[in-house]
Amino acid sequence: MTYTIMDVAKKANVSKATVSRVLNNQGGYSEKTKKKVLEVIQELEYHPSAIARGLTNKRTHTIGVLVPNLTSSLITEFLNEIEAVAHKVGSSVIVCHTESRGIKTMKYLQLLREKRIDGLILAGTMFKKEYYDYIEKMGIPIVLLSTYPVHPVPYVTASDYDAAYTAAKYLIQKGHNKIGMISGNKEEWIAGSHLPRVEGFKDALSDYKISVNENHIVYGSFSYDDGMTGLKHLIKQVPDLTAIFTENDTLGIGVLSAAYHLGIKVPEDISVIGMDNINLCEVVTPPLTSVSLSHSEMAEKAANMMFEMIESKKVAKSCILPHKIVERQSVCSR
Amino acid sequence: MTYTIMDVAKKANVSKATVSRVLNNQGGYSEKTKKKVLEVIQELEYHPSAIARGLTNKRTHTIGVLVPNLTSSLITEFLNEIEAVAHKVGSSVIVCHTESRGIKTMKYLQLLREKRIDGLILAGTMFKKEYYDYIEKMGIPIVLLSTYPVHPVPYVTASDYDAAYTAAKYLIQKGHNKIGMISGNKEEWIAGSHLPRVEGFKDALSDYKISVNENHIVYGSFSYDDGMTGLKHLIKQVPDLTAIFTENDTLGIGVLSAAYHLGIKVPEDISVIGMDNINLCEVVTPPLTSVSLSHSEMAEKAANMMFEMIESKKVAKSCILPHKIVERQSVCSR
DNA sequence: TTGTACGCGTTATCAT
DNA sequence: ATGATAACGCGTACAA
Repeated sequence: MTYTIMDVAKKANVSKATVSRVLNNQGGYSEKTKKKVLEVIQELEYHPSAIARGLTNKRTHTIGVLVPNLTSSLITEFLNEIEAVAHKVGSSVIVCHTESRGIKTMKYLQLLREKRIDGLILAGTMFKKEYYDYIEKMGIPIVLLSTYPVHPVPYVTASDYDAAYTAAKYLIQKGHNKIGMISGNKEEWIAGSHLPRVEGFKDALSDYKISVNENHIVYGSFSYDDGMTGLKHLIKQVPDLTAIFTENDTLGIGVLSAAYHLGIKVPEDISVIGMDNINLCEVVTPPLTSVSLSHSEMAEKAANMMFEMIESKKVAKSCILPHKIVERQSVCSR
Repeated sequence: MTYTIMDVAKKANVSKATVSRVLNNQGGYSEKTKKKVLEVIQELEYHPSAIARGLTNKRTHTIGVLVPNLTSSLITEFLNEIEAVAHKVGSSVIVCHTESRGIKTMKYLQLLREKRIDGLILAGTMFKKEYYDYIEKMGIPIVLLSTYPVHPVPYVTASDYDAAYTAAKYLIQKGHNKIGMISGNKEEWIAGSHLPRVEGFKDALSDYKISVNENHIVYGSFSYDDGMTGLKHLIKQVPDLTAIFTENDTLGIGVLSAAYHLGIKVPEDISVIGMDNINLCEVVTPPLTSVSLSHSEMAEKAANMMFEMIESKKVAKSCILPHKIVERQSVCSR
């Protein structure tokens, strides 16, 4: 049995208005009635309905988080942080797995709109105009997390360009000059869109007068397998290759695995540096050197921004977080 | 601007009842008015409020999923499947990260109760009496996913006991007779509760007349680190050890990593078999042999059970899914 | 086929 | 300090 505020009111011999006041600590009642009301609440195990409350309040204390997958440790790291912040402020999060598919994303946006969520975080997704327009109409705050801000909304991210530049520069300074890259943005590459990590990589190489052309770059998706096939393609295309920068750690770990099977020694034969610094880096053999983009801080920051925006109804200021190289044992000097 | 059903009704020159009927395909209106209403809905971009609807319907089309963490690939696999099923039936899922802490769990249960969720899935959590009692009172369907059913509610799981037995038997049949185990249930072990995987392991060994005592088993938590320290302890306690069964793959991967650092060859010096068959098994070096518990099937099944229960208002029948060994390269014969 | 009126469980605004 | 009452947005039994 689930009781209503009216049940409590009757049993406590007060009006439901008074019960509501006690419930929300609004004052305007005697200590005695407060005590009585609380007693009855205890006795009846009364639990106010967030649904009814949401109807009048126009606040559901629920946010949506759109993610392209639920298996990458990067995304789950995001989810982890966002959930923590949300729970701290008494909100809950609805996970929306878009599978990077526009249709499913739009369907989710519609669902979230009907559910009257307070705000929305887009994590690691492509931010299509279609989404932007729709969210604009929803009239709720949105924050982009590690998502390229092609439309004017608050975001928190790292500079992919800078981080890739740093990674390439690191390899160069270790004495490498035949360097390949494995990128994960096949579709976007085909679509000819802007690929910051690829750009950063290329620019670093040309800034240091090292030859680089499209042969040095392999485009795939983001999985281990792509890392594995990526390595095979790369050593074919660039025979005297000594180092590889992979767009993310998953690809890098795939490279490690393929190298093992091919009898290629890392880092003696080929050095590998990844990006994102996921937990796994420490565990694989050899431990993977990686560029850390402080993802957990990003996610926490994004979540906090979200709730500030909900609270204040002002748009927050975007920010770009720093990155740093975490040295392990997959890179050596030449 | 967000319109209400009344706005639509006025603009279409009908009553809101009619709009509601059209909205829910209930029939009882002319084609002409249907068309008119749909036009206005389009024009106004009207989106019905799931909140208001939930108030009368007593259905929120939202379920809660309680998980002990968000980083293990096992749990995110669960989440992945559950989300997929939920989305298919038009529901959304609220993720509740309990951190295995009773207080946070209870707080979440209260939150979910106020949000009037339709049902609850407990995944990979310990199912305390406190939770059971509370959920009982909530009066909503619950399904246990890979959670030991210490209280009478529907569940779907694998037989941990059998799977552990199979793993140990596999090692024995490969000729091993000095076998250790690394368990992850430190607290539960201390609490003296039932540990099916440990039991299965022990029973297999004694059934095959192989000596086993508490020295052969190391208890820790579920992290890589525990796997690493576990190996160190084990080789100290059982000097002529030739094989290890780890309660899950994460621990197994930790063992692999520690072995690498200690100069122990896997599988030549020590064979390792894990459990859960997570994706990583294929990627680590050497690829980890593991007992697959068909987790994704479990999660899908659990989710389907959940929505059937919500629909039918009957309790579903529990089920235990089969397991199988996935052979890779971390175990060799003696 | 369509409309009226009430209920769902809260909060907020007046009164008292 | 407390109560009555009107929203909030939707579904629905009942009436027309």
